[in-house]
Order: sequence, then C-alpha cells, then structure tokens
Amino acid sequence: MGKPGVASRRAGTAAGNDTRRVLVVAAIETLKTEGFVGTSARAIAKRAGCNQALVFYHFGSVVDLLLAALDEVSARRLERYTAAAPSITNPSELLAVASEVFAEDMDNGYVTVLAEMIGGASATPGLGPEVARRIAPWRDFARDTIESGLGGSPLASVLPLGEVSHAVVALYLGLEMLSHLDGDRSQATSLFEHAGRLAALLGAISSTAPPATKETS
Amino acid sequence: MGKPGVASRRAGTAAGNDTRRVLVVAAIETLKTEGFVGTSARAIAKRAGCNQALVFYHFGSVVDLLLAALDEVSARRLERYTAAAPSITNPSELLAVASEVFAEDMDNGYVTVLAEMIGGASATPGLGPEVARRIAPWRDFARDTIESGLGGSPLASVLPLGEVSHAVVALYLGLEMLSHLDGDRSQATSLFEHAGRLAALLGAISSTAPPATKETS
DNA sequence: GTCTATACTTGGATAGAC
DNA sequence: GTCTATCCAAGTATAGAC
Repeated sequence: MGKPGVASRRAGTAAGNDTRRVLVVAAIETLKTEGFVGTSARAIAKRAGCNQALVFYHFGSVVDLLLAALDEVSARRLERYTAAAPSITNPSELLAVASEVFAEDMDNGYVTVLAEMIGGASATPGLGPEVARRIAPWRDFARDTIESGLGGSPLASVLPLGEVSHAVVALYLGLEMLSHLDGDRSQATSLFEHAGRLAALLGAISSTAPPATKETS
Repeated sequence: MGKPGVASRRAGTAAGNDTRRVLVVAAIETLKTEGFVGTSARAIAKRAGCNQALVFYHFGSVVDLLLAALDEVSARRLERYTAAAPSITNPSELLAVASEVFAEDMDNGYVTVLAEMIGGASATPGLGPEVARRIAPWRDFARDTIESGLGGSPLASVLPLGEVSHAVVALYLGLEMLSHLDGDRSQATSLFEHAGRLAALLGAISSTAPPATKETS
C-alpha cells in the first residue's frame, strides 16, 4: 500500500496531493506545446519543477498521468459549457455561444489535448477505449445543447440529433487540428461568423413561419 | 553525390527506385496501423522487408520518408477524387459521391495517414508547414466540387465557399479520428445517409423554386 | 545499393538513500 | 514523498564491408 495507484485518490499528505495537481497541470501544458510524442515523463517533470520518478510514484505510468490530465480538462470544459448552456434558446444564441466557447478552447488549447490523445491512442495499446469513454460526455452535452438551441425551429424535426452532435464534435476536433497546423485561426473564426449570420436568418424564418406541421401539403 | 537526397528523384538503378517505392508503401501501412508514434525507421524497414539503414540512404531521415508517403497518398486520392467529380451536378449527387469516397478512404486508411501526420506535426519542428502545404490541394478540390455540386441551388448564394470547404476538410478529418478511435464507423456512415436524404430534399426544393433572384422581395 | 555493426541519445521504469 | 542513480529498451543516424 505504499504506492498510491491510479485509482486511489486520497493519497494522504497535503504535499502529495499538491504534487499530483502540479504534475497534471504540467502534463496538460506539455501535451499542448510538445504534442503526444514530446510528452515524456522527463519533459513533464521538468515543467512541473520536480523529479521524473514522481510521475511513476503518483500515477504508475506516463499514460495514466495523461489520462488524468484528460480527465481534468474534460471536467473543466464541461463545467464551463454547462454554465453557458442555460442562456441558449434559439439557433442564433446557440451559434454565438459556440463561437465564444470555441475561441476559449483555442486560446487555452483544451481541444489540442483531446486531439493529441486521440492521435496517440493509435499507437498505445489500450488507450483508445479510455479516451473514447472520456469523449462521450462531450457528445452528450453537444446533443442536449443543440436540442434546446433548436427550440421549436422546423429544423429540429428533420435533423437527426445523434448524428449531428457526433458531427459537431468531429468538426470541432478537425477545426482545431487544422488551425493548430498552420497557426492560423482565421478560417475557423470566419466560419463561425458566417454560421452565426445563417442562424440569425434561420431564426427570422422560424419566427414568421409556423413550426413544422402537416398542413403544408 | 553518392547519396540521393530528398530532392533527387532520378536515383538511378531500377532496384533502387523499387526499394524507394516499397519503403513508401511500408511507411503508409505502418502509419495506418501503428500511428505516428509507432512509425520508426525500424518498424517501416521490417514491414518493407529490408534494412533499417536504407531509410536514411534513400530519404535522409524518417520524417522525409513520411512526407514522401503523404505525397503518395495525396496524389492517389486526388486522382480518385478528380475522376469522380465530373458526375456531380447537384447536391444529391454531391453527397452520394462524398459518402462513397469517404467509405473508400476509411477502408484503406488514407485519411488516417493525414490525421497522424497532422498530430505528429505538433512535436516535430518544421513539419507543420510541410503538411499544411500538402493539405491545400484537398481543400481546393473540396471547394471546386462543392461549387459545381451546388449548381444553381439557392444555397450557393448564401454559403461562403472558402469557409465551407475548410469546414468540410475539418469534418472529414474529425470523423475519421473518431471512427478510428472506437473502431466504429456506423456514426459516420449514418451521418452520410441522413445528409444524403436532406440533399435530396433540397434538390426537390431547388427544382421547383426559382434560383435565387431579387424578385422575391 | 544493401547489409552488419555500432555510436549516441532519449525515454520508461525501478531501487534505495534521505 | 522526494530525490539520485541506474538498468534496460528502442530509436536515429553513421561507418564501413560486401
């Protein structure tokens, strides 16, 4: 029972828990700037200002630390998303919030962490399912938000929510990768602007036209 | 002049050119199954059935071989895309072809190669711009195809082609990553099916309604 | 052009002192 | 809990024989 495993959260000492946190933060930062390939135990420890051996003492392996980092990011973002969600009641607001949140995610590189983990999952055996399990909440959240954002819009009846939310997560991921690749976010932000305008147009239509009924035949 | 650099294509001997090809193919295959992290000179050489040192003799470095592999994949896919493009004249056909091509790409893992290279570009200095340059043609092709696929549809006047084609490439990338992650393509294929139905609906509308003019005010 | 052998580096992981 | 020291595996890259 000397070594705290991945599962044991109550590690004991205040200093110990502190080191855990510092390591997680350092792992996130390293993942963002160096990518999955560059995120070694040594690189993380250097950034955390502590010793490389502590990674293994606290988390058992590098991958497990990385998963803890993903957990942390996931929790932070879901908290943020959930706070922003209640204000959404129509497509226009939906796009406005999505655009804002995307900008934030890009600024602090949260989606990068996710993207790098997905990429790394190809090579590390057993990592795939773990990452997949941590993405599920994001898609669930997307589904709920889209549902309430569409409101009574006629679109709600034709759009398959499951597929659309999956596509939204995929698009989010892809946009991040491309932006990160050529260090240029303008394409993505421009896309959000145009989408916002279309959503406003859509809102105007759905407020004049009646919600989908069978009378139109 | 003994060693052929990355630039020199006319390496000379038939056997030499053959080895080059074999190495490129092996690199593609390794990238698909092992990911960027697992694609070492040794892994590639083992799959190619030759010696590890040949990677450096023919390509100078592993990254340069990987870039050659990306070139090969890019060329193959653009050839395929270009062949399929002429048959597209309306949104419904556009989606049908896109769906078919996506299935192919998933089967032979071409997008995986691209995704892995993008992920790896975060860690390898100087790789980013090289990969970005090789993606540009894909986006250009997407733009042209979408343009001709939309035809006289009213959508053509409201959709910003540049942003949409960027989004399409991003979506393509994201869908591939997610599918690859949980080894399940059903979400993506289902998405294409639904999109196809919507496109058909759209085609029906645009054939009855007049193309966008100013008379509607 | 292709091989073997090897130098050099980095990273994961553990043992043991403090 | 944290450190130093160390082992071992795997990778890049080069030299030199064939």
